[in-house]
Formats: sequence, structure tokens, C-alpha cells
Amino acid sequence: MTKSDLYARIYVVVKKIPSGRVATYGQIAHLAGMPGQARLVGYALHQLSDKSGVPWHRVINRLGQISLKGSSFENGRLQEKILRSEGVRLNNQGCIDLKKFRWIE
DNA sequence: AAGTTGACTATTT
DNA sequence: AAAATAGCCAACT
Repeated sequence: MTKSDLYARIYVVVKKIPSGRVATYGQIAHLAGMPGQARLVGYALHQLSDKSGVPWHRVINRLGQISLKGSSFENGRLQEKILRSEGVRLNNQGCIDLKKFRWIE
């Protein structure tokens, strides 16, 4: 079991997220068979390249907000834009209502 | 080579 | 109920 395999699993799970829905890092980790490893999910997505076909933008933190900060802030802006285009509603604070948009497998 | 950081949560107080 | 603490592990310095 190599790190690449773990990443591959994460990507597979993320790909399952339907359009217009979002999932949390912890949720992805759990579904990928590695509960509590939310950080790895984040790292995996960070390493991800744009043309991988993985809907990384549908993954957010447990507060329902975009976790990108600092150097990746611009990329975070893009994420927000994509989510909006997919029909995910964000409130004034930029938070997503997980009660409504959280992807239930 | 060793210590720190980071697209984080779950658990405990 | 909210706030603090512990845990996780690859990448980075």
C-alpha cells in the first residue's frame, strides 16, 4: 500500500461527488477507508493538477467553507466560482449550508 | 537528518 | 453547548 494508492483512492471518492453537492475532507477520508485522515485528503488535493479530472472544488472543510489560504488563495477564488456555477449557494460569509449541500453517499 | 507545516477532524474537557 | 487538546502523515525546510 503506497501513498500513491491512497491518493488514488481519495481521487476515486472525490470523483463520486455529484455536481451541485459538496463533501468535507473528513467525509472523503472516511469513505476512502481512512477515517480521521482528513489532512491527507487535503494534501492529495493540493498535489492534484487541473487536468486530472477530479472535482477537487467540491471538497470543503467541515465548517462549510473553502479552506484555501495564503498562496492558494487565487485558486480558492476559482473554487468558489465553480461551486456557484454548479448551483451551490454560499451565504454572505462564504459559507456553504452543509445541511443542504452535503453529499450523502 | 531532524523538525516544522499544512486544502483537517474527532475526541475530550 | 462551546472550547481546548490530541492525532494524523506526507511534503517542505
